[in-house]
Amino acid sequence: MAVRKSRSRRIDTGRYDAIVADIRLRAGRITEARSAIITTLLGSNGHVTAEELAAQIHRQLPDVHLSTVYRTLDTLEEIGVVEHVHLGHGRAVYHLADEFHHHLVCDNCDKVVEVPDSVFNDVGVTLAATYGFTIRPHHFAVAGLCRVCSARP
Amino acid sequence: MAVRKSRSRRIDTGRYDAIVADIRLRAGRITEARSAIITTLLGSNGHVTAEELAAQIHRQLPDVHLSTVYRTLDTLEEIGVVEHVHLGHGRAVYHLADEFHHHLVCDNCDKVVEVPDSVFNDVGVTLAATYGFTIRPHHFAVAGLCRVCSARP
DNA sequence: ATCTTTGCAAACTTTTTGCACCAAT
DNA sequence: ATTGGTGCAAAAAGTTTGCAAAGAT
Repeated sequence: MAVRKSRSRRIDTGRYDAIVADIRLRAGRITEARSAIITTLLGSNGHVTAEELAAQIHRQLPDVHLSTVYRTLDTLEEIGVVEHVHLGHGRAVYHLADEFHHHLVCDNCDKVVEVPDSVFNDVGVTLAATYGFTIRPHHFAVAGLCRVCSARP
Repeated sequence: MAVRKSRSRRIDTGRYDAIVADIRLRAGRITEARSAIITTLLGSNGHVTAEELAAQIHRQLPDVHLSTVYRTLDTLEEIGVVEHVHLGHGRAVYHLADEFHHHLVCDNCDKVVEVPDSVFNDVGVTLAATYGFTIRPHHFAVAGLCRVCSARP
């Protein structure tokens, strides 16, 4: 796997290039802001809010505006490169659309647990059969209590 | 079941009285606004947003403020009379805490399907066993596509 | 040269909060 | 007479939008 040293973090050049190519092909131009957003997304493995992303980027490019981050994330979502999940109340987090998983969020401590798609297969089948409803629990997290908070409420 | 004609809707006097008694006992005073909120909740069987509730109430009491509706719903939730569910993005809906069910919301047409608790029993057990996570899907709806929107995307 | 994309400020939506006043007990 | 509840206005949080200017192609 091709990896290059970029600033202080190792970035997967191959994936970066693939995303850039995808944008050029289907979503317009590559700008400094967009480039930084992709790099930061690749560097921060996991889930980030738009604001966290902006804060990271501001260390190098202080003028990249939060609204640009939102717009770029929208664009990347349109071409299927990123996805966002609502963990609860206000917060939405973004991540690369590589691995499909669902999110469990602790009502109490906000901890996020990632679980594989397959866990919801059976309910999915039941709900489809009984109600004709196709669940897509990607977009909204499932709430509950994590191991620690389950133990002592 | 004791039912009385109140304005134009039949209200379950027994439940109304029970809630009022509960408030007097555990959550303070009965005011015109609170009384109207309870009556309206009882009258609108199903899920209502705070704003819908306020709009209904305004037909009789135009001065009841939206913030009072929110505060009263909070109070009622604290004593377990009301629950609220986030159906998605901004909207939260409130309902009386009598029947436990979960909510499936269509990503596409916003239709809400109510399903019994039991549907999630098996995933619940699996997730508890595997991740120690106790799901409580009451508070946030599960997203997906309803029968109609599943058919033609 | 064109026409996207950006930065900024301002709007937006839903809910919360501070405060002086009113009203239920 | 208390003091809890209310109306109002304003804040808060997260996201979107209109616009003129900057920049990628």
